[in-house]
Amino acid sequence: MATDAADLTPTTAPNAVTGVSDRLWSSVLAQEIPFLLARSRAVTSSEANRRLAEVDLKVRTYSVLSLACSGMKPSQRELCDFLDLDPSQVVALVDELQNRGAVLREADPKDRRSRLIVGTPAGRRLLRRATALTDKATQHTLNPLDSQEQEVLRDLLTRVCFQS
Amino acid sequence: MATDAADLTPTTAPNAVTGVSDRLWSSVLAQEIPFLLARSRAVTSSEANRRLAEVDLKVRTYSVLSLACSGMKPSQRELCDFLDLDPSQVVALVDELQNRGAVLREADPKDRRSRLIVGTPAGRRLLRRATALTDKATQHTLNPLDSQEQEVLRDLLTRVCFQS
DNA sequence: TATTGTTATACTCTATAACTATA
DNA sequence: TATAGTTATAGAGTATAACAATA
Repeated sequence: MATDAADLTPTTAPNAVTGVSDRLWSSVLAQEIPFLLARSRAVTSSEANRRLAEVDLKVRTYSVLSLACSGMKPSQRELCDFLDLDPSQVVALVDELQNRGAVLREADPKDRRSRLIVGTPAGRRLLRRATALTDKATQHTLNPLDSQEQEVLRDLLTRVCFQS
Repeated sequence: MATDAADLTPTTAPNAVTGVSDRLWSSVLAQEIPFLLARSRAVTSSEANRRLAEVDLKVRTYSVLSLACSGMKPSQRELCDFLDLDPSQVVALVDELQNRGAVLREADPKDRRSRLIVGTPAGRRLLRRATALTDKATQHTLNPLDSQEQEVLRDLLTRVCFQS
């Protein structure tokens, strides 16, 4: 399935579904939930990436920034586990945000190996701008669903993600 | 967000959520639908890839094979549009399946530029085995939802994907 | 002039292994 | 002996451009 790569998908046709190949939506593949999840994810993340370009962020850096500014002081290891990323990737993402002055690596008083990632005031300002952009992206891609349906979707997905 | 890469995630902890970083599930990021979509997609596609390895397929090749065997005779261009892939990627995927004798490129009587992708008998046999595997994967990852909830999820995702 | 499929190339993302400093 | 973070490197995935054949 497609990924973040399709950042340049035009807003007017975010899923590139319009046109000659609509007929394939009647295939059995199109009824399979894993396929629909992959497609929905591609649509939402490419739209979000497209908008986040305005503040020079992507969904991955946005996610790290959001957690850094949450007040929860996650360690890099926690970011790895929660975002399902390799340690080396988290190093790169945190480096990038730190170079921009958006986050800091704090010492962990309980474990000198560990680094706690926290947002700076500038990072929180950046996050506010970014959140406004991702909100708009979400509003756009989830437009077919009313707010109650969005709540249902959120609940169902949370339970799929957060299983034992 | 994470991707197919985590194919080796153990079955007993498909989302790697268990453990020390559960606390981050109370963050605002974890409430955002785009994040949940990305996470759900990572869980389902890595589980599917893990199982499809038994027949030496991945979700991408499985998708092409499924459409090829649908009887709908999609052109490569249609596969590009529908799967949101670059033409060059579809060439590679079809090449791989053709080398395995699973699909054929047929001439399009209406357009000599176009190649129609159709499954061979061997391809249909392969698809049957693959579908049994992906069904098991889906059953596993969607286990938290009952069948009615799965129907609701399918409907909501379809509407997100299939907007204007 | 535009489109389908193809090839070649570069770039991004991801996985793996090795290393350090701590535990 | 195991873990957190780091670095380096290779691989997979993806985007871009150019081309031939056809429309």
